[in-house]
Amino acid sequence: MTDALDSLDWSVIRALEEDGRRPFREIGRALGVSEATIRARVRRMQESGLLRIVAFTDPARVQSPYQLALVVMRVEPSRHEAIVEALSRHPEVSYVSTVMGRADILAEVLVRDQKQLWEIVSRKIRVIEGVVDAETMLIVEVHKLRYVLPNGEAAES
Amino acid sequence: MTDALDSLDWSVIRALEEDGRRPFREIGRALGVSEATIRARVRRMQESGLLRIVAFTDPARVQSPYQLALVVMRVEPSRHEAIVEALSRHPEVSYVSTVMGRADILAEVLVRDQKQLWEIVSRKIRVIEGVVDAETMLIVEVHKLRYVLPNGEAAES
DNA sequence: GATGAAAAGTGCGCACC
DNA sequence: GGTGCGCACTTTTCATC
Repeated sequence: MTDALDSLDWSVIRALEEDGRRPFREIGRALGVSEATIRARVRRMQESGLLRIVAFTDPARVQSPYQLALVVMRVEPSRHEAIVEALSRHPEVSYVSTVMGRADILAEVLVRDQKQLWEIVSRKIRVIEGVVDAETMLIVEVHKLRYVLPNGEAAES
Repeated sequence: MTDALDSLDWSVIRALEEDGRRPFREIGRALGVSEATIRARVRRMQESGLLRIVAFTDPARVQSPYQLALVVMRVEPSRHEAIVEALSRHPEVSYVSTVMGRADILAEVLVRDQKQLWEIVSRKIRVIEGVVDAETMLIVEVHKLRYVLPNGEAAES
């Protein structure tokens, strides 16, 4: 399913990385192809899940106060998948990944305050069956965050 | 500069979280206001840096092979800011945050393969002056990733 | 700030290559 | 896959409230 991207695809991606609402016609003009071609490329990439065009907000400006935390977890291997699913179901959990190293699973939690953080971590996460250990780090400030890939120019905040 | 967002702003954000290219006119119709109002709201939020509408790609589909890793770092307090800056300058470093807990700084690295990962971690990160300890976890799979806030419905992948 | 109206520009489907 | 065309719709500007 990983169709190879040609240079036109990459050019389109880079254009939309800068401005997700840039008109297809304008992109086509800049790249010397028709608008229908741009539209078809974008649709194909979107349908394959490769490309997404969405709005997102800056937590620091939108929600105040707010609290981000990373929960570093050790789990029983046999319960790994079930725990991933349980974590993912929580709306307060904004990120879940499987890792190798000191931990087995990483989970990021986004909540209003430390009281809610405690409730989520202690009453929702640590009680999941198979969770051996869960260590929390408070995220004080996010300095760099890139939403795109090294191949293209990065959109950072 | 953190202008309070009213319910109309939130409705607009939620609409654009689902589809960043949804016509303002359509959003206006759905919310019972004029299209010009929607555009004015979006422009204001974009100019303040609160809202961004961009395309992003799924690393797993776009770059193969690729390797993500989280580097959990202890640093000398007096060198904290300098280290954050040094990390942020590297294009392979996709995320940098200051945390409280077991670690002082978290850094995510996005590279092609494990050889490049080793080069970045050992030759670029661990050698930065003031880095006391750096522990690497290989990110095997990202199960959940939300780019937006708890207030609205989440856009997940 | 919000609105409606006119002009310019865009998205979309389609027939064709 | 790519393209050009036609039409409906959207964006943009601006005068108005």
